[in-house]
Amino acid sequence: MVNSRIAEIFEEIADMLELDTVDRKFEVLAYRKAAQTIQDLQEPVEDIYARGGLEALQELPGIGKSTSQHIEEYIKTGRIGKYDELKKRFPIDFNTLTKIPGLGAKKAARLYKELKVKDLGSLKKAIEEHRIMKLEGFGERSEEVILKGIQQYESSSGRMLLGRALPEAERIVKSIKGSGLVHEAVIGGSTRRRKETVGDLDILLTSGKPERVMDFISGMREVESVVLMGPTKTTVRLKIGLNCDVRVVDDESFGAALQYFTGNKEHNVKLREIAIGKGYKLNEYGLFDKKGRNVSKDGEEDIYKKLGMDCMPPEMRENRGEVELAIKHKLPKLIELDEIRGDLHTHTTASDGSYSIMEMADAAKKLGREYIGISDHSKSEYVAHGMDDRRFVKHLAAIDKANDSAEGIRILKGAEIDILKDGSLDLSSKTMDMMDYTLASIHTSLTMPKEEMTRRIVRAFDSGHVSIWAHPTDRLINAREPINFDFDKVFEAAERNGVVMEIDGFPDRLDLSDENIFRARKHKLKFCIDTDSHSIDHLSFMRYGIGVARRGWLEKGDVINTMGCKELLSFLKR
DNA sequence: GCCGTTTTCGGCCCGACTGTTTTCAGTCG
Repeated sequence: MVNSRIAEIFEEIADMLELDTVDRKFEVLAYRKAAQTIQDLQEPVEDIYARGGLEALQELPGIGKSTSQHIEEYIKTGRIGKYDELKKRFPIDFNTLTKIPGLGAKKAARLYKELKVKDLGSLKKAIEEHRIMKLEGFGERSEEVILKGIQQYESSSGRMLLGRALPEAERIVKSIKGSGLVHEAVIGGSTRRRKETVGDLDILLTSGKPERVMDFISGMREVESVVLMGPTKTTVRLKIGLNCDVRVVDDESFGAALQYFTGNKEHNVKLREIAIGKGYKLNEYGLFDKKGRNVSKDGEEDIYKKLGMDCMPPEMRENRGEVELAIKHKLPKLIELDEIRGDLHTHTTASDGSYSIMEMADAAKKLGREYIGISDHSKSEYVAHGMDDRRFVKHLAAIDKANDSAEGIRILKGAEIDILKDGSLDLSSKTMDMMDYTLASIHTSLTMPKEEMTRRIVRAFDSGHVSIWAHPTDRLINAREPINFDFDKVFEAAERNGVVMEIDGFPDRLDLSDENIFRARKHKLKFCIDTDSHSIDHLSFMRYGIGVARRGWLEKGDVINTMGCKELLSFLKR
């Protein structure tokens, strides 16, 4: 994608500016911020440029006159002159080299100047031949560190799914608490913000015996090796292939530290600027007045309060306008897990699930759900044993029968129906009319061109038979790109036909994503948070769906499965 | 290079750990 390439180029420009003899650190900072903005964008920059030209680009945070012109140049010519110029002086693969822990732009440049190291291959060779340790300022240890960094770089596959990282973080916290050496132990960072993927784990502790705590941690069975260890900060490499940063602070710094370690970075920078404006200094140890007194020792909420705003949930802290709302005391009241009353996307042995209708219903009841919708696949999903109309009629009768004997939970009749290539649905109207609701989703021909895909989806919605659009973009995190369609046209069609947007809580999907929820919210659309369970164990994925929904600022009223069963059924009948 | 509740000029968040050194630069989050 063009966005990633432009972000890479901006990062490299920043790396190369850092090598200038004059101090250009703020320019460097500006390029890094611009890179981050472009990288995080859900929409291709070409589309933004096509829509509103340079002006539209400059509305993006951190994108100004120069960077917008660079983007324009790249879109028009595929090159950026400034980058090419700099690159002539430093023909170094910064993108790879600076990803190696312990190696930054300056060291990379020295290795190039003195040893002609310009990429991963030549770096490895220089280490093998022990040429690096002979350089001034480098030593034997430097070589070891870089070598270890290379191994880590090559073995890590990037960011880990929240669905894998969160349970690991919870296990670690539990075991640290069990040591009896700490007062508090909590998860911070992007895990606490419920970001869909996690780059490392952050764990915050308070303790009177920091050294002993650090010792305990380095010896935990989840830990593979110790990356660095100090009295207040330790980083360990976990066996699951993730780094874990552990920080220890005093009890009275806990609130400030939790605020700081939750982030994100931009949110924190904004807070610190506000603190300065009010004559304070904010760091991870507290909020300090001019005389250096910590004026906020009552937890995280108190920091926000002292800065003149309400405290927002961690999921909102992304500098997407939440600080401005908090100052105006207009934060939304985000949806909570315990407000969810049912799950409408589950599979059974009738198609590709592992448990029977009754087993799924019982498991859902144990989680406190009041209803569960069974939504097995339609016939086009051969590999998932999808059902044709005849089998579906029998299956629906089986759900009725299960419902008669079920106690304390209502079982609803649904289906996950394929939206075929031409936009028609994979079951007859007659069969669909026998159901309480339908999910429609795309499983084939995922790479259709945008126009065609848009027509396909709009046609399906206009059939009037779609209650919920399941895992709308079909992306698989770290594995499959989303399908390409015109969001506005599709959301308009959904609005017209009362189609509900699913937030699929399956950890690989988390679809719609938080960014796309923001886009959908501009239309009058409702959402449904589901688990896409194929097993009773998957039913607890609801918390990941809730995390995404909260990151998209959704409230209870936006989400249909917060309704009681009766209300929901009449909503779905419209 | 970007940006604006004090600003269109003059600021720009703050601190920990490491290696190789004698006081700090580089890197990281």
